Amino acid sequence: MFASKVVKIIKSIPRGKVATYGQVAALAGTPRAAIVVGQILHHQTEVYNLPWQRVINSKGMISTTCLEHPPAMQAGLLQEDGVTVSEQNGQFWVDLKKYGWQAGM
DNA sequence: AAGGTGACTAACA
DNA sequence: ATGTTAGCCACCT
Repeated sequence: MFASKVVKIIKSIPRGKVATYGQVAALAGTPRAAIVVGQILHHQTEVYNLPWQRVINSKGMISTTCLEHPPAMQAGLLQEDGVTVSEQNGQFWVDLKKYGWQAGM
């Protein structure tokens, strides 16, 4: 099941690293289902206790629109993980070139 | 049960 | 360069 793969992949993200939705979706077998990754995170993060904060969009910016999972909380969790999160125009930004997670490396 | 939305990405105009 | 459309799968109405 796609969701199960996504969950496993998310749990495979090492601390101090971040991955993009498209990257996780690609590893799950469906590169175009990036949005589905977000959906799964949104619903399953509380069930599987997933590090949802380590998953961001291609621009390395936090795109959470959920009031229950505010960007500020995600940024805090990322910094707790050792990831430097910058704040730009009210939006949090992470350097993917620096903290981008390379699976299988 | 079927249709629409959504924490996305990328290509086309 | 920016704006819109299309594709994906799970959850909600």
